Amino acid sequence: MADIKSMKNSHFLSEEDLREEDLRQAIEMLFFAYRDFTGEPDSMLAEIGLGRAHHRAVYFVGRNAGIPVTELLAILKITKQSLSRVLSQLIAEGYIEQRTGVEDRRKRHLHLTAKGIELEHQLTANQRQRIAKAYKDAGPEAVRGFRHVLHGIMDSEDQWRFDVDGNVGSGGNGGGGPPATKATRR
Amino acid sequence: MADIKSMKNSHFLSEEDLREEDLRQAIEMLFFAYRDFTGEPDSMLAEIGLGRAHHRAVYFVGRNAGIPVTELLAILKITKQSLSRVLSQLIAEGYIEQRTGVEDRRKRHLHLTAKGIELEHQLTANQRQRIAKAYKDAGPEAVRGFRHVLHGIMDSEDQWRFDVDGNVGSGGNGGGGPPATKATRR
DNA sequence: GAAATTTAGTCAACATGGCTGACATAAAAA
DNA sequence: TTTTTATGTCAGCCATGTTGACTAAATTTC
Repeated sequence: MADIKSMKNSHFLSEEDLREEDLRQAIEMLFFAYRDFTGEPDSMLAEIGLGRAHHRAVYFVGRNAGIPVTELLAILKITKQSLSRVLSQLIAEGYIEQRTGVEDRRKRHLHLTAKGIELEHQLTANQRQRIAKAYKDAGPEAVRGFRHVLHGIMDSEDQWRFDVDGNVGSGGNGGGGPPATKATRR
Repeated sequence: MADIKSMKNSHFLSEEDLREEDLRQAIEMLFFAYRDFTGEPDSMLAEIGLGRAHHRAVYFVGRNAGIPVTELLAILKITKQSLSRVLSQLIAEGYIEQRTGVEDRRKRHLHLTAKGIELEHQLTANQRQRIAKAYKDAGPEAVRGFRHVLHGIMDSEDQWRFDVDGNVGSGGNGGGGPPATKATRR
């Protein structure tokens, strides 16, 4: 191409500009959707003195019973100190319990208590309802598109968690476990 | 090691469970996509001593040149005190300038400076690229589905900002301005 | 068996960005 | 003239991210 990246700020309306408008709308829709998606659970959490970070921990422990701390860290991508603070609270207040690993006794495997399961359910009830409504209104073809695009937006590092080419509901992780990459921590 | 997608409490696989699994996958995909979507701009901002809140302000001022503070508050849904802190910094550091309204001289209309435009462009470059890649990989039909579902996830209060039935790129707000609802503040 | 690595926890200090409450000011609207 | 609106400011609190430094236990490696 002749004009490689130089003409970025030109004024004429072209396919370029159309694309730019599309991309900005995507940015904005993500912002509005995520803002509202997290709003209601955040309010509930505030009432019991917890925050969004607690929600995340409870959610992923619920989805991955027995997950060790290191794996949870890789999902959340926060420091162990940040997670530790949140986990300590959740354990102290009886939402999560730790069980020392049998094979490797350094590992703490995390599990929701009955109280934790109840909290998780209450918190995500709103979110599940919101998604269900959106899915229903948009229809199955749109849902496939939604999943396909979201899959493309996330870092490839976590894409293996979702099966996007097959149909919705195929189990999420048909391909097996995570790739054998070492996480980079400092 | 515990395999991540263990059986949980799945006693019976029915349509109910299939739906539940779909909804949870949506929740998780939103989490991963948004986490990675905001990660790179956050890093850039950290280097110049700003945060995500500054990015949001700069972004929406860029998209709505001359927007008064109250309108920006309605978009961000944060308190004026929180926004004020962020705006003051951005003004002090020359990214944004205020112009007193001519019709209503209480209003401060916000504009990006050249410096602000440059910052906005650098910050969203990553995000636009990320979306562009995902859009291209998924195809136009998937993009329509993506937009349709995201539109359904956000509160109806802000849905008017996007035209989701028409084609992508139709200008975003064909229907006119915001509905005549009074914002509820405390 | 000794040394290195992995997993996890802890303490301290700091920044960002939400929040509330209280109060001030100027201008428009009633 | 009074009230409402738009905006700003100060002060303090909380949740959640960060770094750095250190401890401890268990596993793995040499």
